[in-house]
Amino acid sequence: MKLQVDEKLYLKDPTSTELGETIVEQAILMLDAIGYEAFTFRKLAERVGTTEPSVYRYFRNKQRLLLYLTAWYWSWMEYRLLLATVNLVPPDQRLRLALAELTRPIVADDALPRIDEAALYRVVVADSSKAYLHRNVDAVNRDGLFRSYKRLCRTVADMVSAVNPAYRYPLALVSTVVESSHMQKYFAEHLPSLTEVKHAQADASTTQFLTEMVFKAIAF
Amino acid sequence: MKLQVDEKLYLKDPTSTELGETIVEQAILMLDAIGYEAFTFRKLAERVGTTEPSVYRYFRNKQRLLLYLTAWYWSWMEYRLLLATVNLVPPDQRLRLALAELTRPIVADDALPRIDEAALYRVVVADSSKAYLHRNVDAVNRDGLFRSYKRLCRTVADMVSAVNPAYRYPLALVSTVVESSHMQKYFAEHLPSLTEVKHAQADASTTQFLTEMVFKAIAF
DNA sequence: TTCATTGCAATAGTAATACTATCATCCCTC
DNA sequence: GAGGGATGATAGTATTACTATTGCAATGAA
Repeated sequence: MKLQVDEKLYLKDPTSTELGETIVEQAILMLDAIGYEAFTFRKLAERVGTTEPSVYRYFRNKQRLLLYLTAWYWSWMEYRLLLATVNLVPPDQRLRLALAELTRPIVADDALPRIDEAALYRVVVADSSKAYLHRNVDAVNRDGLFRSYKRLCRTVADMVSAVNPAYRYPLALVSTVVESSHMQKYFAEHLPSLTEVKHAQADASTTQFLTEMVFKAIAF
Repeated sequence: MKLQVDEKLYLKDPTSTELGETIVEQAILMLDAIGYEAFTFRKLAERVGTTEPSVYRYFRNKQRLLLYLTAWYWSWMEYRLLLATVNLVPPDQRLRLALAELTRPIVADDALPRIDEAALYRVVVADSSKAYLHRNVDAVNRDGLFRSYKRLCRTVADMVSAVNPAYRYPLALVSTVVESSHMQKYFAEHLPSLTEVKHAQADASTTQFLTEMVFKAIAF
């Protein structure tokens, strides 16, 4: 299995060479280990056993690398989400399943052996917002680099509209849910006085909190 | 009027000297103008007409300066929120007003002539999450530097509980609303396909979307 | 009047970061 | 065995995020 990501996310397709695959694989582990701020291409190169310029040959800079990883993540999420809800007709059940998938995302995928999905998920939770909370959002957006995120939100928003076509804020609700699911898990771990979600059962209670919120919000 | 902020947020109280006040005043304008990533103490010093070491005498680093500004903002918000809801007995009306205050925050305060509140608000929207989405969250939290944010959330969560004591996620709901209100405005401006909120009327429709969401979520 | 304190400026310097340029080498393919 | 893509090696630049030290001027107390 191979996921499509926009060509503009990289200078040279990392899936086209062994070194490229290793760079992505190790970048995930390293971002998870030390965080986006401390992460540098020099350290990554050292870890991979290559040189800084070689890493730069694949990615223009670390923001682009982060964008690549998050775009990949959202594409993978949408794929899983569609897989989970295909063949399911009742709109409310489809939505319920989609929300469960969205808010309970740490599952390893054996079809993708080089990607540590759990680590990538933690990176997405902690750092994905840094990809757009940046002065160059508009330029990055013009290049279409948020397309997979938008597509995912639209897919789920359409499920919301299928349940209640009269609801006026499907996209706002979905983007709120996606970001909140990250936030609640982050808060549960680091700032527990900001949420009732408990670190130990963060996944289950986040899903419950947000599913309940969505269905009440769009109830007739 | 003067707002209290935790002493650990600064090395030397910026309100104690003219230079300190100017540093804070100009830091807000500069962060608003060029963003957190491009912002440096050297540039700030240049703008203020002082030197880098002089800025460092007030703030340990730029994260601490950001923390100082956001803590100040949350304290100011809580003050306004309490002012707006005092003398108001019906719990649901109190909550409604509090949400309106939380999600429609760009109002200048003449009692604070050196602070450009609108600029500070834009900084909070774009950058406040960077103060906690950082590897040192736990250390920063141990120092109590998120206290004003937590206090604000608790205050509003208590209003939620006053309306419906049985609701299980008041804190999670409030933190979701606070962060979402920023996000929706940011998306409305930069990633409009992620929300129905329109840039032109971002404040009004964000308030409407979130108020409706909260009241439905906590309805009996 | 003196003396100490504070408030601030000035200068200098370090380690790290975020890149870029150039050139050699290796391996595969035609 | 020539050419080309992939990588490695080396080197270098501008900027950032700090820190150290020194000195001077204004203020206020003894």
